[in-house]
Amino acid sequence: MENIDEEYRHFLENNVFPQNQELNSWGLDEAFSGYYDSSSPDGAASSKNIVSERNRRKKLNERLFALRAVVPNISKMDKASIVKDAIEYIEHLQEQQKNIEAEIMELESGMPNSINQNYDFDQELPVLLRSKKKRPDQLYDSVTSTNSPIELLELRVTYMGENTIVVSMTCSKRTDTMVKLCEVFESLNLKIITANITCFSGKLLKTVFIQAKKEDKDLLQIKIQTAIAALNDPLSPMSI
Amino acid sequence: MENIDEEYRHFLENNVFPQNQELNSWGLDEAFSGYYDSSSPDGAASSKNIVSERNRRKKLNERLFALRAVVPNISKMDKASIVKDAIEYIEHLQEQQKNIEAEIMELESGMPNSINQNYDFDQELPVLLRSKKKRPDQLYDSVTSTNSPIELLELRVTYMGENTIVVSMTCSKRTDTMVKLCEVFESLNLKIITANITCFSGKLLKTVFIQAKKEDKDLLQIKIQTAIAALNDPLSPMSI
DNA sequence: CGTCACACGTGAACC
DNA sequence: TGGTTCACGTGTGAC
Repeated sequence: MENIDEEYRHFLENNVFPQNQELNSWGLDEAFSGYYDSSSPDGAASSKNIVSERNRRKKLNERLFALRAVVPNISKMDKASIVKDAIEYIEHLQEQQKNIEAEIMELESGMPNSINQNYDFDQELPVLLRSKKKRPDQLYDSVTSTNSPIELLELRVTYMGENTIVVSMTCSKRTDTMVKLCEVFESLNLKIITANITCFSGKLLKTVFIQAKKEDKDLLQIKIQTAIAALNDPLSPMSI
Repeated sequence: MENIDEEYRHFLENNVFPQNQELNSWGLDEAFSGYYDSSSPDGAASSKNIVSERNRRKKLNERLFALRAVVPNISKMDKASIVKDAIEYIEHLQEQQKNIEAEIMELESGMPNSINQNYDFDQELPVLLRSKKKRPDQLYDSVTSTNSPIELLELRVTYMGENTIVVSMTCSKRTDTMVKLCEVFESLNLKIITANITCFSGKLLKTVFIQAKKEDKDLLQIKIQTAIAALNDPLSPMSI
């Protein structure tokens, strides 16, 4: 009774799951069909449970995959790490939102706090936010001090219709960030319709129009994130 | 909502810890009890793998539980649903943050500008991707650094007053042209105020605002041309 | 009765 | 070379 399962299992492993571990770590497998069991209701009493269970697993993996697509800073591809990064990112967003709201209050309350630009030789921090010195508990955006990694502040990938996907991303302006950003996109071999990089006040905004299909949106985002992460740190950071 | 207790009741029955603490579902057993089958006749068999696997599962469940804790509105207690709600929440936060940031910009610059409200109401997006399995043959291609020189079509360097020099240049769009162009400007160690690259219809237009004095204009232009020429052909000291 | 969601042990694959 | 991570099938309890 077991050898049937063994056969089927090896079939799945060898056919559906030959993937290399980078990019798309766990199987978005699909297209299992045709296998059918019509005998021995007691022995193969599963036969419906196992496919259901398989679907459940696949659904959770898809969701987890999509979760990773939404979180900009990903450290590792582990399931646990993905959830961990998502938690940190949510906390970071919540705190940042509070700060921003406080700042909006402050701005609205009427101080004509004009722009006092003092050009120092050092990195110019953006005029808005991030000047708050909170507790050092949240070390979200103080990533590992390799030479100068790309600090991805935002990444949006949206389908625009007409087989056009727009990638819009914001980074901190650091040395060689522009070069690295261009390298990332050059390495992906995309069909770039038009591209644009703008640098202002310590930030760097890049917009790329890419010819691609709608269903490639999430995969494209993952590719970009993976390329940036790989460029930032070829080794893998810590995990608990 | 009340069936939460019923939901995780069966987790507690297996995973130790008579915790009276509320809201601690999913067997967050901190108690380490490495007991397994003591009567296993097969000797080692797994013995270490199964406890490791158990820890891995526990860790993922903890993280998933923590993820649920930071997402305010959770519909169901399913693992998949938790991840789904987290994704929606993150997207919501991102969009909200973007709007708020735009508002801050608007408030700061003093220019009353219309807010483009973009209400995105995707109630259920299964985020399925790669429904078809394609042959990932040409994936993971190397960068193939094809050595294509920068074809400079135009270069204008003008002094704008206020110690600002504007560089505007046009090139043909080739592979790695963007990267090389960025590299050129990074290598010159200029005080770049703001920069912009736009790519359209086979051409590439770059505009850079540089903080420099009026008398540096010509020297700057020479430097840019020299750098491009040197990058195109490192051997010959190129003509202008 | 079936369905759903879960934890579990296990073999395999990758460092 | 283990240590990790994963998918898989199965048993179980709740609805």
